[in-house]
Amino acid sequence: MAKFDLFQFVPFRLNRLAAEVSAALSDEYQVRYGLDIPEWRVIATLGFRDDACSAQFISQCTRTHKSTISRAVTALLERELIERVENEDDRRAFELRLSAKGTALYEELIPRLLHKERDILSCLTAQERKDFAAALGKIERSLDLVQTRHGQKAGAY
Amino acid sequence: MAKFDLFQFVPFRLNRLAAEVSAALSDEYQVRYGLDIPEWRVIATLGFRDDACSAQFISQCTRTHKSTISRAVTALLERELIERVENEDDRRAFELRLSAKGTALYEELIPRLLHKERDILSCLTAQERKDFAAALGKIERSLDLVQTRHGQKAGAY
DNA sequence: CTAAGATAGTCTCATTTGCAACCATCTAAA
DNA sequence: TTTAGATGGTTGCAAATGAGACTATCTTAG
Repeated sequence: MAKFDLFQFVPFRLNRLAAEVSAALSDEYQVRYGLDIPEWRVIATLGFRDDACSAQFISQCTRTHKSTISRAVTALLERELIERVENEDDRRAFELRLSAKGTALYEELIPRLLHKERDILSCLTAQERKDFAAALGKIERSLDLVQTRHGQKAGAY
Repeated sequence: MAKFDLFQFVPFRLNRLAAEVSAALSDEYQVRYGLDIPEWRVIATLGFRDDACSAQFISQCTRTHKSTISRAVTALLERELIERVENEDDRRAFELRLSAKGTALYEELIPRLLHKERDILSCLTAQERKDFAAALGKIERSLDLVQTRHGQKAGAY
């Protein structure tokens, strides 16, 4: 039988690495700002988009279950980090956007996270980083993992 | 402020990719063999090692909490997929190994998982795969993530 | 030898999260 | 228009998991 080495097995390595990297970042958003991962994802998505978007949209592009997003949205509303207005066209849906307070947090947090990311990737050369990102992109696309506009796939975001 | 793109942010991408890849594999060990992730990790570690090892060791090298491993071990013992014998030198510890039944399952499962892994990575060229694995290795080492023998780090496994 | 601290493993508890039922609203078709 | 099905979002519930207390055992210092 083919010799199997768990520690060479990419799915296992991805899991372990993702967990470790998340833990390394959580100091920034968890300890410092009291955000958990889903909350951070909501903030990040809203901060990145100029226009408001729905919970559904956040759920789809972050690949996070809608109930998890719903809970995160509720918590962020209570902390007044985001705002929610009814959608006139569809009264089931809401438009979400960062509040002034949320925007301030976002702009404070982002540089810290980018710095951490740079730290983590600093063991690679510039070319290696580029290749690594490209490989991630290829795998993502082949798994149909790249979300773009409201639930559709492919295309530049 | 530096423009931030969640979808270019490596920690986020790793999380999402790891989750997706795990889901893709779970059909094999979850649906087909009724193993959850921690159980599969125990099986994989025991199958890979020729000699018996402790729960502690499995916990350390898979980076899985000892209580999680403990539960997985209990479940696998009940299903008689693994065996446990007292360690003569240290009566707190147990030596774990695959049973005949467990070995059979292992040898059936491994080719399926390797096949899945190959599928997932088939979007990369051979060279890209090699570079990708090398980059993973560098990041793992820089995060001090490479476990080797009983709790020690570094060195070839 | 004894006591203090470390370590292996189990167990309880709290948290997190996915699933699925549910409500309200929208869309499409008869 | 009425009705069936789809969709956005919320919530109750159950499964999974990490933290940490706990027991038993081992190790080391005095």
